[in-house]
Amino acid sequence: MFVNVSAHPGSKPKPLGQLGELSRARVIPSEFKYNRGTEIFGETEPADYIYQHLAGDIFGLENGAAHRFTAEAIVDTTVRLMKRCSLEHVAETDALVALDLLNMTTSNLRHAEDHMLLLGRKTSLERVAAFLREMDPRLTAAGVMALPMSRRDIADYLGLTLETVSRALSHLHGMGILGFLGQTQRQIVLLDRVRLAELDL
Amino acid sequence: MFVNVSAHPGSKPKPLGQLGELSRARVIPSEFKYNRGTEIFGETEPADYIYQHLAGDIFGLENGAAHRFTAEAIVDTTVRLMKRCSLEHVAETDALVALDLLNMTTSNLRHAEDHMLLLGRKTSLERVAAFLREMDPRLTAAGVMALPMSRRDIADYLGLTLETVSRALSHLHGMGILGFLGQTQRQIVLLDRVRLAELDL
DNA sequence: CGAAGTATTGAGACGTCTCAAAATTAGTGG
DNA sequence: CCACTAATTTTGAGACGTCTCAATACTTCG
Repeated sequence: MFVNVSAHPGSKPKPLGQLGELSRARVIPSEFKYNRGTEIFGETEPADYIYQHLAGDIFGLENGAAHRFTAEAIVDTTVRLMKRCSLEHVAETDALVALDLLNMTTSNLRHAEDHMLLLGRKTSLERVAAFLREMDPRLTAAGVMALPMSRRDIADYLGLTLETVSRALSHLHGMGILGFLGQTQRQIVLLDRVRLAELDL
Repeated sequence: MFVNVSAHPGSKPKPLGQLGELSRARVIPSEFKYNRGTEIFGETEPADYIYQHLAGDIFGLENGAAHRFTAEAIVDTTVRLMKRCSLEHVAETDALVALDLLNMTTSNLRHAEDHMLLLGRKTSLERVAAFLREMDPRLTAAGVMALPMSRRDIADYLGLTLETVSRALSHLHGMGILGFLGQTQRQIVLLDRVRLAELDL
């Protein structure tokens, strides 16, 4: 999350993964900061590095030589990046590193499968509800959640238009499931987690 | 492909992968035949095995203990199945086996990412065109393609209804891109591959 | 405060879904 | 091989949901 991986401008962020102990690999993992809105890598660029969030999930790992999507930082974020060839070299000898990569990739696949279900069969309201539930870990103790993405980014992620996302949020507000801080809808207050959960069955 | 992996009845098949040399693993890979319509594994069942098509791609590999989808044989098919725990044991020591699993999983992820794009942004005509192009390897020398799945299965895969799939095929027929053998639309003749390709940009 | 970007809201167009009927195909037993 | 039935597919008409286009409101940042 917080990195937008898309075919063209703006699309689907990546899942959260478990903390991978890639540290076993003796590959110098450089930390790198990206500001909101900057491109981490571009479509068709050589896929020489793989990237890891602080949260632990990886992205940018390809079978082929080139990236197939563009990755853009949604918010200011720090990623670790490792040279792909060196990591592959380590993985060839250290099975635990390879297994670690496998687990993280399986986790990514799992998220993708869930997301396909969402894109194939859910209504706009259900999609937005599912999105908010995915954002749940970002909820502060006060019950306030600052949405990290613009309506457009959310819409791309959910396969909707930004207007439809906006309408869905307004609708959830009207249903008493959501509140807003101030008059804007950037800071969201979760009022009824139970009914929200019911929306994405 | 030819195995339907779904959350409930009927949904998305799996991608084609490269031939994985899992044979390195000294795990007895039993072959098993499934008839059209039979269930290979069920949702929430323990994920004790992983499965491999003759084509080479794997499915049923989970991080958790249970399967999250149902897999059903679309056509009569033979799969190799390996005990997960033994394979994991081998992968822990043999980095090349682990890398092989990683490559196949990355390939699955790649297909899933492409499919998300399709589900998120494409029209019914584009989806059906993309589906036919995915089926292209099944084309016989005579230019005839026997669709392996019912309209319902195609529809579930593409996030559409069976009626919409049927209409799209009729439409492609009307456009002169597709022909039919006999009066039915089970055996398809690809008349204009170029224009079909243009439809899924 | 003004300007640019972002979000909300409305109205109508468009595409897909739903429901229903008819046509075609597949399967079964005589 | 035929007749019959069940299953699948096609086609139609209308309902429904999302998109498109456009105007307004709000926020952010200079």
